[in-house]
Amino acid sequence: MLTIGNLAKKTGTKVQTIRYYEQIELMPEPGRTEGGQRRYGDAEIDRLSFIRHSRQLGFSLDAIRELLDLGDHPNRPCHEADAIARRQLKQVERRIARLEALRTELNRMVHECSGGRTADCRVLEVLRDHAACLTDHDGIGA
Amino acid sequence: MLTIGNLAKKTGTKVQTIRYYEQIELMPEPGRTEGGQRRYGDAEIDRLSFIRHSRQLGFSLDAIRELLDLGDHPNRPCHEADAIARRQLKQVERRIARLEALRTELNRMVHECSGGRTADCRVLEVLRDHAACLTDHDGIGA
DNA sequence: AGTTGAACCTCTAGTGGCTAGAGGATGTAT
DNA sequence: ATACATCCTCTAGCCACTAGAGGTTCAACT
Repeated sequence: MLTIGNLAKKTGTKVQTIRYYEQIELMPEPGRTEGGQRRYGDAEIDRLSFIRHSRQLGFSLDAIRELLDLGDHPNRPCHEADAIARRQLKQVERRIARLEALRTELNRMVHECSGGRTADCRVLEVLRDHAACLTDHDGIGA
Repeated sequence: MLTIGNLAKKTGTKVQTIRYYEQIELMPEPGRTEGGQRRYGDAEIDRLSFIRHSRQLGFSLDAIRELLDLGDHPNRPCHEADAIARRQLKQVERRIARLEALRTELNRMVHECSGGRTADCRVLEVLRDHAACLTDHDGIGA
């Protein structure tokens, strides 16, 4: 039986985050000691590891909820899990493409910086320059 | 003189976002009509464009505040602006590296999915499998 | 058995960067 | 004069945590 702190260490999670997951019902309410402290078993380690690993792969908590639910029904067809993963992959690919465009622009900016006064600064100039603007208006999240 | 709605259209910003920028003092308080509606001039278009463009390049609002401040002092040396841009470039590069690792894992996951029952699903298996876990605990933001 | 002190508890509020909606006032075109 | 799109303020919500106040419990050591 693990304390919340030890569960946190084992899974690379913060203690508060575990309590937060309990609050939003992503983790179940664990058993408690007489004094009211949480105690965890192996099932909880597995579940939390699954959650953390999924988070590291960029899945949203909602997607993880779905995936956990699928895992609880071993006889259902798995194309839903596959679809969730494919959606995630698409999102990651879009983010990469976006960031690569940013990298190109930022690279140009810093390489053209003359090191003079701010009045002549390429960095500020590029930022100011409307014409050099990326043409879409999706923001950085996309 | 532009209404807030027209400024929004011109710069690809939402109306609420402009008011939010005013609230956090990133945009100055504009003039008002008799009736209390905001009216904007060219200086505001430029400033907001600068902000939006910087956001698209992934700069935080705090970084943008610094950049705007630098732009207001044309005789100062520009290495600060350069440093901010370089920091941003580093961050973008780190994010790209991270996302590329995710892409690899997700790709493996979806390509190994057999299309059978969830009990045999590679997607869920990989997520469950502790050993296959990315070894660092930085989360997706890093 | 008593004492220390780290780790636990609940609760509230804050982060970034917006976004949404209620409920009402204004501006402009007809 | 009237319609109605747009504007106003204010509050609350989103995601996924994170931080801190103020108090309690547990385990180890004397």
